[in-house]
Amino acid sequence: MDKAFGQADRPTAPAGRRSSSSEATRQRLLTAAAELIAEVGWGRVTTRAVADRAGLPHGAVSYHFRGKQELLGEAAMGAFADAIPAGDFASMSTLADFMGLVRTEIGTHEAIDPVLSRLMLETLREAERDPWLRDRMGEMLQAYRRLMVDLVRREQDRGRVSHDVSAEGLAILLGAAGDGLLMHALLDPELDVAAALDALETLVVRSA
Amino acid sequence: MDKAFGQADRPTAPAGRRSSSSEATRQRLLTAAAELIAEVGWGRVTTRAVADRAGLPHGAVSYHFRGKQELLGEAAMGAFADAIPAGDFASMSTLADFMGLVRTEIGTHEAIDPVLSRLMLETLREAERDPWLRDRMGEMLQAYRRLMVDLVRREQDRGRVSHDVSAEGLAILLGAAGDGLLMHALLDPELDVAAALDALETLVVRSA
Amino acid sequence: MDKAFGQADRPTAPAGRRSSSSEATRQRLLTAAAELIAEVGWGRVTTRAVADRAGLPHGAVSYHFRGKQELLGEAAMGAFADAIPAGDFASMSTLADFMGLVRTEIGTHEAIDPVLSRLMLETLREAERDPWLRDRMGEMLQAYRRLMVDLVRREQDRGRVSHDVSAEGLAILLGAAGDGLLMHALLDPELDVAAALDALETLVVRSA
Amino acid sequence: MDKAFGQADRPTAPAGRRSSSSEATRQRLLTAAAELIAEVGWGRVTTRAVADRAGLPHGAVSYHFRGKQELLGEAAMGAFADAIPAGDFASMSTLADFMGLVRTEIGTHEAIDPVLSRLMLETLREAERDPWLRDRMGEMLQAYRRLMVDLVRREQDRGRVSHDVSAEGLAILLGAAGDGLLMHALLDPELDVAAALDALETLVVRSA
DNA sequence: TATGAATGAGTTTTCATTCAT
DNA sequence: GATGAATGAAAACTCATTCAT
Repeated sequence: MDKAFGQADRPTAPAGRRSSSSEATRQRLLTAAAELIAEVGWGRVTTRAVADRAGLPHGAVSYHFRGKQELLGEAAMGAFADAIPAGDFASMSTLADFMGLVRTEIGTHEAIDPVLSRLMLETLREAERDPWLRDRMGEMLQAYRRLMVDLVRREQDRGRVSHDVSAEGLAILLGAAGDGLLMHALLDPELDVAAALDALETLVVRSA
Repeated sequence: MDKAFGQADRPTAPAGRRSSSSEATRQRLLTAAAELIAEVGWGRVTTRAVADRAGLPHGAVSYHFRGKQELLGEAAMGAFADAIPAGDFASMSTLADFMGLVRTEIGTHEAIDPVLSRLMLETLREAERDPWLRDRMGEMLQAYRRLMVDLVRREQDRGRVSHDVSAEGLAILLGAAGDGLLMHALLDPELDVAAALDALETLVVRSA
Repeated sequence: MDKAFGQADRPTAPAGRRSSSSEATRQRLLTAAAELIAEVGWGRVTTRAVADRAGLPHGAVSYHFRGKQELLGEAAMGAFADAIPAGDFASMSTLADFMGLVRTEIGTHEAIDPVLSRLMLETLREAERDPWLRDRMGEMLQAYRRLMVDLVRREQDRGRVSHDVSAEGLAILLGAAGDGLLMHALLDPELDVAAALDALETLVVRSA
Repeated sequence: MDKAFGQADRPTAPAGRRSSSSEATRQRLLTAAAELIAEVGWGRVTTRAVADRAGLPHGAVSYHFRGKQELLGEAAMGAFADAIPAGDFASMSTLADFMGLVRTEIGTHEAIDPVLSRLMLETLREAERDPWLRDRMGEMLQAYRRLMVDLVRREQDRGRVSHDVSAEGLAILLGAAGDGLLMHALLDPELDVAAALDALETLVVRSA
């Protein structure tokens, strides 16, 4: 099964200059793919469904991408790349921002971005089996963690977070707690995420 | 694929008295299925692969189970049911126990149970799309959370955890952080889980 | 192209005891495949066409064979294995027999066996690119050549063939000339094969 | 595939005056096509592979040729037309020349022309199914045979070949033996072609 | 009770050809 | 003249499920 699966490199298509019309077609496929990963799960996405949703003939998929795994991989990573500068956690500069971000994402995630949360969790799982994806996700998570470390350090310097905890450890914890809450909340919409975040804030942010 | 997917009820097999040899065959299939879910992911498990791993004829699968989804569902839930009384988090009675549990699970998860961590994450994702599984997982997580609430309350009464945080919120947070750390650690074996847990302990457990 | 092509070994299916009904189904597919190779050429045979001709559903092909190349390979080698003991060149004991054999095969090949001649040529060409097939065909041709060497030696001992030619060389020549004539005759039905064989006989068989 | 297959006539492209740059492009495609037929076999050549090897855009193929079959057909026949005057068998004037030619072609075929031998065999097989190709190959083989007949007659007049064999028959035999040896030798590089040719020479050429 | 042969819907991928630019 | 994006038919292969034995 899946011989041609974890083949190390994934050249991500010629990547040379592409005509704008071709590029637009590619984008429609990528967007459709990202949506479908979020909706039905990575393993149940079919190339035909992607083409249908994009309003394109089926052959378009193989014309623009080397195969299904390349399409889905680029779709996921592209969606993350688009989301990050678009604001989301790029704008975090205080821990309160982080809390607010998670609160919003989870509490009303359907309103914000129907795609991104589920896409992230699906991709995290898939990445364990796809080396190319694992590398990309690894880099992304590391970048995110570095951002969190800086944020924690700033808060510690301001005296709002105790120096007793290591910034690195807390950054890892916050990132993991965020994704974990996301995952549990998606499964159980009744889950009192707010209470969990209140608890987290109480513990992390010094009242004084 | 998966026509009989979100079919509400799932009668969980004939359930009548089964001969012990039949029961043994069922068990071998369930064990094989649980292993494969963990290894290749829920969506890539095939009934043939399960039968092969169990060393049984292919027909045995449809003979003992209504279909693939029932087999996998029972396999996953059964594995969890086996694991819980087997010790794991049944024995938690202090927060330190919880910390120790997570530490062990993540730090040396391959040594403890190669199957359970991945199986849990796979099943959490799948459960969002399979009502029967969602209900079961929901119950399980709730039970787990109740256990955690009790644990937190005990620690608060002992004065080892501040009364400033709600026990419910902290329980949710701890559960989510555990799964989140598990997920991140599986993706990046270099991740400094210990630092994150140290941070968590520092924040939660009152030094005095 | 064709990564999974020249993969060295080809275990030719489990090969264990198969039920007689299964074996019959396999045989129908093999026969249909052999016919189609002869008719349309190795490269243009499709698994669907094979199944259709065998009067079986398309899935039968993948159920009974690992893939197209295994099906065609077994079909070809099986057809040769069936033909050899069936008489054809197994009964050769004099050079005149060989001449007669070639004469019959080529002159009226449609009447004798519509499949075998073309199948042989198609398989000879394909074998250059498929290691498993190459090995099998190599063995077969070698066996055939050994048979021819014995035959030539016998004729030399009887004084009907000159000792001036090496038996090995003549055996190779006769085999090659036979296949070459076959190939040319298939392309040009007007070709005077009889004249060529007369010439060969005159040269090889001592008049005295 | 190959709807327009046995369509009788094949107008061989516009044929009008072509610019020299266009002609050069055509030639590059033809050369690439001939190489690929020899390498992967007629049925596995794709138009894209031809364009890639020629270093030309994919559209160039349909621009310069009516379709794949026309491209491959012209490529093959063109390669033969180029090879013949280039020396090969144009220079034969004695039987020894013929022997020498076959010996060289087979013995060291990679060194002489990696393309031509395989291309010839591939085209001989394909020609049975493509009327246009069959006609062309028929003409070519006939011309070749006429040349051989003349050669044999000359040798007979010189007394080096017996008058007991018909020149026509021997010519057909020699041609077929040559192609047959080529085919067997390509499959089995160990084949003792020299011994076969020695035998042939001994039989055909009168020692005295 | 148990097996494994059979089936056919559905998946990914290939590719010659068409056609807009 | 040239190009390469687009298309859809057809290919091989997968696999859960059904069913005869």
